[in-house]
Amino acid sequence: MSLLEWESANCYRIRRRGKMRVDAVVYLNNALKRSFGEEEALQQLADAAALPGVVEPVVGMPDIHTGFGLPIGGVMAVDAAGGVVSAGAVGMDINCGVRLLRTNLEAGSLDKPLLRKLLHAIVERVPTGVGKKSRQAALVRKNLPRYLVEGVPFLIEQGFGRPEDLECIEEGGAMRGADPAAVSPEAVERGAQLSTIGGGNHFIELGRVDRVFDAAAAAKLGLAEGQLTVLIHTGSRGFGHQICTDFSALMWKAAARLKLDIPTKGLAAVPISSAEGQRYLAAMACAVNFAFCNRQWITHDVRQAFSAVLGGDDRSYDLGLVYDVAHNIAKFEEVGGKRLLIHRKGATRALPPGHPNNPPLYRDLGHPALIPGSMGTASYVIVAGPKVEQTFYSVNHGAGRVLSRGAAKREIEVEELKESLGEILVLGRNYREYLDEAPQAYKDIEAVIDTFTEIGFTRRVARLQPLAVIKGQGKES
DNA sequence: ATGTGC
Repeated sequence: MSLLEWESANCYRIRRRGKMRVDAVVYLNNALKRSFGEEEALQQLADAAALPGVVEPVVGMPDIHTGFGLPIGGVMAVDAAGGVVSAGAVGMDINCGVRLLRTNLEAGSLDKPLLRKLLHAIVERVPTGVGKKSRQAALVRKNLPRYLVEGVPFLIEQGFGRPEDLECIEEGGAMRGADPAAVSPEAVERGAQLSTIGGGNHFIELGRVDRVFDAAAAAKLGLAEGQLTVLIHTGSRGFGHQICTDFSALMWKAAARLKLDIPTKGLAAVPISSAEGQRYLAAMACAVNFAFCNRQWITHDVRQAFSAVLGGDDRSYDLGLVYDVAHNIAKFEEVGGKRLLIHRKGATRALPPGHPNNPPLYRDLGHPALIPGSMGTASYVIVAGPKVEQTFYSVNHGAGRVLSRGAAKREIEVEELKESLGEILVLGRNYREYLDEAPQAYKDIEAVIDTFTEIGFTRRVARLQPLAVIKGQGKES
């Protein structure tokens, strides 16, 4: 029997029981609710609701699925003064996020051979796949402490981007409080992975704006129907992974020492005010800045790839930044007059119009949230309205898995994957490597987007249809 | 997600 009780349109409640200190809620529209099978993820929300200092409610996004500790598609806000911080509630890929570039090109003006050339030019510059290091590993190692502390402004100073990029990155591309001394030598070693996309669901995608839903908002974002776009999805690579691993173990021990009642290892947590908590936040900020720098470096490589293939210079095709937003991060924010530490794991911040934390350029509109679908389906650009305060200014981060990676590899055939990709160009060695990323392994992005649209939390702005995709190589199984 | 699992 499900823990979910109907609360209001597209909203279900998990009522406080057992060790839960507060209720949890989950947002699902009727289509998603009918086929919902994520009972384990619901239990993870309930577990999170038992942590000290947690603030009502723990929130599940429409793309929720089981993760390590907090489910992916989970939001856990805690009191900034008396609450705990949990590495597992941010996730392994700290500041995994999405960045969207616009171009001044009509997607229809590029034929398939030209798209293929662009993909090759990009992949020549951007290493893909698990464990891959930067092509400029020596430079990365030399400057790593400055990337970690100063973030994208430093990278741009070094020639990897344009000053105006900064206004279109969450946090201006530099989270404060980063301290490299909080980062283990093992993590520093893996820092050489800066400027690479990685594997799994990470990608670089050339797409086409196939539909504009809100002309005024799209115009503000510089998006128009038929336009070629570039979408980049990656995070902090092995660097952030190592930090999560290190601190999750450290927090578990510290919590035992402090006699905190923590429900599961994945939710290992310590008081924000503790030495361990402060150290995690300082290390996490390093990984946040690492990931912002990663997407910035890749942007630079993409710009160079375009001019290498099409001629002209770095600015000939615009390739300006629409926005860059994280979906695995913990941040201090004020909601409803209370200062909170909001853990978002597989959840995208979406600030409403007029919110002071929007960048000036998007103050009146509210910054866009970028929601990728799967490798064969559309992605969305959306903006939030005032009601999104109920989710601590958070929306979903993607379509959400419906099959685990293992199940997808067992159950989906290569031919089915190929068929669902249709005309989309995919650069990679072997389709077998992407079975766990097949569209069939994901929920219907339309139903996921509908969930918040139907109840007025968000508005669709534009839909991006994939044309050509670079995926990080995975493992055949 | 990940130099990929107890």
